[in-house]
Amino acid sequence: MHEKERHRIILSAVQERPVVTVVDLCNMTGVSEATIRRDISTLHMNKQLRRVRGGAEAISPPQFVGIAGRTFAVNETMRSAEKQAIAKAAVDLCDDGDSIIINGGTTTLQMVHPLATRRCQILTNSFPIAEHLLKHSKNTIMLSGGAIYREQNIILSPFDNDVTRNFYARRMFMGAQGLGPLGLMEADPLLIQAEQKLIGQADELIVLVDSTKFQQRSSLVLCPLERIDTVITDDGISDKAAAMLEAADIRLIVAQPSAGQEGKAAS
Amino acid sequence: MHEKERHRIILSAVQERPVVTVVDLCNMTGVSEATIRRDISTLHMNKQLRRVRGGAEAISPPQFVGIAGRTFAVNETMRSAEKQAIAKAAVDLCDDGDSIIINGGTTTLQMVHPLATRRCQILTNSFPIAEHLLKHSKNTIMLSGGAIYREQNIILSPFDNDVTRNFYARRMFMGAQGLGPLGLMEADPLLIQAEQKLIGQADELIVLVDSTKFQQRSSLVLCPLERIDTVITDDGISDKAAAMLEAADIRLIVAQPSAGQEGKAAS
DNA sequence: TTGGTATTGATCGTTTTTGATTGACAGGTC
DNA sequence: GACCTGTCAATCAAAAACGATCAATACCAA
Repeated sequence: MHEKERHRIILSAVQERPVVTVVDLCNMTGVSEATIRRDISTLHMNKQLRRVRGGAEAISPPQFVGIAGRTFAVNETMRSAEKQAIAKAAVDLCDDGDSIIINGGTTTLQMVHPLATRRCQILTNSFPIAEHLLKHSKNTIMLSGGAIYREQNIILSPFDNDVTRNFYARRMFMGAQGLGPLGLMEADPLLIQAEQKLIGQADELIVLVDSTKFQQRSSLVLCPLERIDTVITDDGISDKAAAMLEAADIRLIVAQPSAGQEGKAAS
Repeated sequence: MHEKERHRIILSAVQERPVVTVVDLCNMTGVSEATIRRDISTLHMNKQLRRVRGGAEAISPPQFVGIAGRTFAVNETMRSAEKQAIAKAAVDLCDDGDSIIINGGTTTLQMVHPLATRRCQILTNSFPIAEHLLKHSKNTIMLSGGAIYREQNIILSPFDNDVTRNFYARRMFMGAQGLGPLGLMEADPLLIQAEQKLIGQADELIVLVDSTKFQQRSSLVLCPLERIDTVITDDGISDKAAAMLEAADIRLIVAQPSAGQEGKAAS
């Protein structure tokens, strides 16, 4: 068995279990303990895993997926003041008793805090959003079924006819990677799938994007501008972007980050 | 059992209950009290939990409200040693890579700790089970879609054709309110609905009931005895109940509450 | 082939971890 | 008060894991 082969086995094994012991790896590969130890040392130097007594563990344990997933957590802090203001403006659109859909994402996640005092019917595909609302609000929570993708923190089913097809809401809230003349852009194909399952289940599609997203471009177009009813963003939005939205007949709400929560509608 | 695995189980257990005793953790992990104490000390140093007399508690208390609803929490402490042993025996039936279904309930919830070190495909309708496994294990989690019922802590959809209809597993694990000649009994009609959606999606139906459940009678029959393949219970089971199971050709597994304490009576 | 190098497996002494034992201490019961 | 139970820290021996070393083997180029 070649060194590369062993390394691949070790890395694979380490991903699948919290820890793999040296003895386990010996049985898997059929080589001696000394060799496995050397391999682990090498991989540890290359930062491909972490060496622990008795074996090895993955470099990034599936730590706390909760309200802050891994890639989730990094995005979380970026422009959080703007995101909070945007999320608050979004919640201000809802009344008690409304049926709404909240697509998973770092911006929409911020909606959970202002939603804590509401009593709405909420359908979401985001595990953290459901978790938080369940614990800290009295809203009725509905969850789409399927596999939980840890990285994206969303729940997605490959099957078409689940609860999401039977739920109809007044409003759907979603974030996006970018927003340009071509429409809503997203980077992750998985998120596209999740979002497309929900779009069309609501009267009004409301997009939450901070103003930097108007410069972003991504490879995948989720839906054209015409599909969007309302955009909520912060006051960093350029005149050009605002004009683009106006041309597409999209209602624009600008949330003020620091001061009062009232957004002002653009003419 | 490796140190990291123990730590994972300890942290997992501590999340779910206000305090976990050293003896409990011994039963879960199968190691000595001294080792558990040393582990708790280490984790205490790392500020991953707080050490208290007799065991350990979570560093952040409010986590508890979510994983266990009100009625949930009361049931939780009752006969917990037996439930833990039963749950452990249930998990012992599973190998890494298996597809299993876990129906929500206080007994099946105990399965999350031994499952913390596994790598299975798990479909559940229980939010707490999904939440816990997501945070403390590397299992692949699939969730049934629908509304989250706070009281019962399960997710239930009124629509028939969701992800649960497309998932097929080797084993399904479920608890029950009672188990008698008529079959499996349940008190809550909602739970009946949830359970009946999942029954039939697995080769083997495994029922987890502590021995007191053989005396219980409830108003609603969930399914007849013939449908059950295996029953896991504790050593308090009566001869009569055991005979009933044997007559129905059901495999009976008796879990010993604690490993080395008093089990070997050598008659 | 030969020589050189890298890799592997085995051995041995050292270090770490574990389980069992002991005694001490606090709290409760009779 | 005596007695019991549960918890804990300290201790020690056994087991597991480790690092270093060295011989055997595989591989490669000349």
